[in-house]
Amino acid sequence: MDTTQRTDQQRTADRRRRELLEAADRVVLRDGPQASMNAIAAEAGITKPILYRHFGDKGGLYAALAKRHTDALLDSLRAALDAPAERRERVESTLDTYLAAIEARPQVYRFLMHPAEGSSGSDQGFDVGKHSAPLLRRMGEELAQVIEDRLDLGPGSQQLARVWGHGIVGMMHAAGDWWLGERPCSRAELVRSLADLLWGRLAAAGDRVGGPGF
Amino acid sequence: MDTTQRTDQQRTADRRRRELLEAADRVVLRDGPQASMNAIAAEAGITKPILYRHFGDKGGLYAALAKRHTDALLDSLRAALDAPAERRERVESTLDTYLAAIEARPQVYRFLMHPAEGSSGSDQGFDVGKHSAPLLRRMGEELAQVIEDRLDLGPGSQQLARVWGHGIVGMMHAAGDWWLGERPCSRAELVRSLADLLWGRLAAAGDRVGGPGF
DNA sequence: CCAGCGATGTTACTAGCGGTAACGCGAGTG
DNA sequence: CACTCGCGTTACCGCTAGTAACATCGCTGG
Repeated sequence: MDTTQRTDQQRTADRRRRELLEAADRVVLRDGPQASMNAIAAEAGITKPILYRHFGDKGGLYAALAKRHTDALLDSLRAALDAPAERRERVESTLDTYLAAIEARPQVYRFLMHPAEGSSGSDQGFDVGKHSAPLLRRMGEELAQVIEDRLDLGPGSQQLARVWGHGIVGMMHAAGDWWLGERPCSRAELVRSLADLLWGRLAAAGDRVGGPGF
Repeated sequence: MDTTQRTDQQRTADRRRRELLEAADRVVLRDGPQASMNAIAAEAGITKPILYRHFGDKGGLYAALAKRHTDALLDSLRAALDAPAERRERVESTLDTYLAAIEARPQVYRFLMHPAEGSSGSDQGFDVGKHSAPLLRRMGEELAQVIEDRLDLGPGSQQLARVWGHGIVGMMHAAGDWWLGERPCSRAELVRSLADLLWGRLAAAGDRVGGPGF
């Protein structure tokens, strides 16, 4: 019947959608997370209502846009995480992959982490965490899965793995954010320091009791 | 001359300022981080221009407001961090203090973490990290200081301490954010799991090679 | 051949935001 | 009495997200 028709329409619609997303990408890359719908529409050579017809509202566009980058980054991370190597090497490689990504395109990274938390002010309850980057959540969950699959953690392993997944991702994120702003050392050094932290050097370090002047 | 007069004026101005901040506090507690200047002015029983005369712009008000809470939270954390106890106990106590704080007042916590990154769109360069919570930065720096003062980390200790400070704070933050949203376990369990992570259980865990079905 | 319909696109608008200019007003001072 | 000065207001600007209403093209059916 009209299935061929509909698929045709859908195909062109999808192409438009992809074009719009690419335009939005360019604008975000240029203007950062506060890119306006007007600017995106202008970049795409059209006007606002079309954007709204395609994506519903700003949150929809941002979600679609974020999904692409998030998926791409997660693919890279999975590759590093699943490599056939020693655990420490895998961890360092994963950290380095993430840091290299945020170093290469900080604007995109900023957008992913702070996707214009607007949404709708209706639900102002205890929804802490809805915003603040679905990317972090997804990375945390994926890492948790890998940890649980690969490591033998004894009883309560699932819960422990999830805590660790989110915790490690947060560590990586915060350290990366700070490092990107101050650049106090090379990427390799940062990776090494973080891996050292995860490897328990904090607990193993000796107390400093006889410090000079103290 | 007019010194006494000016101090008098300054005193009343400071009182007004405090009143306004308390009103803003109430609104933020009710509406979350997207509290509008109009709403805050209305809560204080005045109108917008007065707010602007006192705080310059929205960023100024938010900064003043954030400073109060940040200082308060940092004081609690310092107390837990500097307690005369075993290192593990201190770490757990600090984690618990932080988590208890965000659990008690999630709206305030959200405000501190995402202080309406607007500012002015002028400087759209590579300023990643300017936003995204000065609170996290301050906590990271303070923790770094404590780590460096208390622990003997050998050469490169300062840099290592800073990486760890920011990394641990990020771990705590992300895990807390996730936990607050899903409540998958008790606070005490979360604290224990995070401390275990910092104590190197990740590195010490055995590989899971003979899993059932795999 | 032409009526109609649906998708694509436009202009023009609303509501609300941050921020500001211009004015009103009461208190103290020469 | 006039004059200034700080507190407070109303009324506005420019911007944003989001929408309603209108125009237009291409395609299908009688």
